[in-house]
Amino acid sequence: MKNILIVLLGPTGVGKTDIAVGLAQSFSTDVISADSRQFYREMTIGTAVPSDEQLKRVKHHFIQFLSIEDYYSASIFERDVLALLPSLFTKNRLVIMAGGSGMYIDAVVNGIDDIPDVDPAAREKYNRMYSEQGIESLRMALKILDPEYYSIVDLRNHKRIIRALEMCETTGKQYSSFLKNEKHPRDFSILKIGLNRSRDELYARINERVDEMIEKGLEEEAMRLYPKRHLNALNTVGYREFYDYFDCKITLDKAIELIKRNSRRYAKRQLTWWAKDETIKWYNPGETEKVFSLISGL
RNA sequence: GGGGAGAUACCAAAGCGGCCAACUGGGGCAGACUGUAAAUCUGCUGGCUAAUGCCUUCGUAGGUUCGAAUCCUGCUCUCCCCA
Repeated sequence: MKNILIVLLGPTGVGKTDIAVGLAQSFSTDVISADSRQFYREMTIGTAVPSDEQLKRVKHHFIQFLSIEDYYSASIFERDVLALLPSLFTKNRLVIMAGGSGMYIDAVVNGIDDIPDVDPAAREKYNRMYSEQGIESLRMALKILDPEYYSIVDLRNHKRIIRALEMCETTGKQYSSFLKNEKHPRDFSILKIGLNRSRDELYARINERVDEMIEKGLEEEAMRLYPKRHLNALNTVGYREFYDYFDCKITLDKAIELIKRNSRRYAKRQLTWWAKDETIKWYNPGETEKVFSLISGL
């Protein structure tokens, strides 16, 4: 019988955590978190990590194992998860991976092309070019360094252009030459289960959850991390809005309202990411018995 | 009771005779995205249409005009000031 990685995915706030814990417990297996912000140990309330009680009941991996100062990526995640899985599969042929970071999940499921790590100096160089000279100079540089990628990128998205430029700079090759889009074979099966609910319901849950985070002390958590606000990990819904409040750019009520709105938008972007993936079997969190019986039959 | 201001699409808010299906912002919807991804970026948002286009809109009922969201009159409602 083949080992199976059950991927439980869905937009923020649908209720993945509870179901993942329930599944892991009844099939006595572990949970791998595929949530790019729950990786950081300094962020707890705003990222809605599983509760202490849930963490005690089920062994979780990749929860709060990094510092916000650390560099991490979907590619490293792929490598780390693949390195961990064999030992988990010796204990149980079913392992659950739950989370909402589409790109990280895809890296584990399909693999991601092998591209060298960026030279921080190159990244710095193009970030500076962007802030000092604007996007047009980035475009011109890309047109020269990698005309092929230039013809397919979204030329209005500076992050895309910078990524290509920094890779051209650090490798001396065209960024597009690394993009092979090859699917990496896996020696285990994968079952993707998507969780979703009606938009109204999802949004109402998100709004409520933000209020709960505020009650639990999100403002204080954000305040504690304020000195580090320039770090990428803190360019996150629930934190960045507080920084505008601390900087007196917006009121507290406005910050809370924006956290809710940005969380809703994030949920929508997640759904867009998965929309064309026909391998996902979608369920409403209210029909967990179906998910249980589906997995029992594996 | 008297005087003044205003009613615009889901909300806010421009427009004040033709270039207006109507600026802009919010909200919403849809999408892109191979290493910073809870990031970054894009389109749409009166109805029908693949598109050209057509149809119904700017409180309401009339009027003026070749032509009105824009001007005039009545009515309804809201707000402010005086009594």
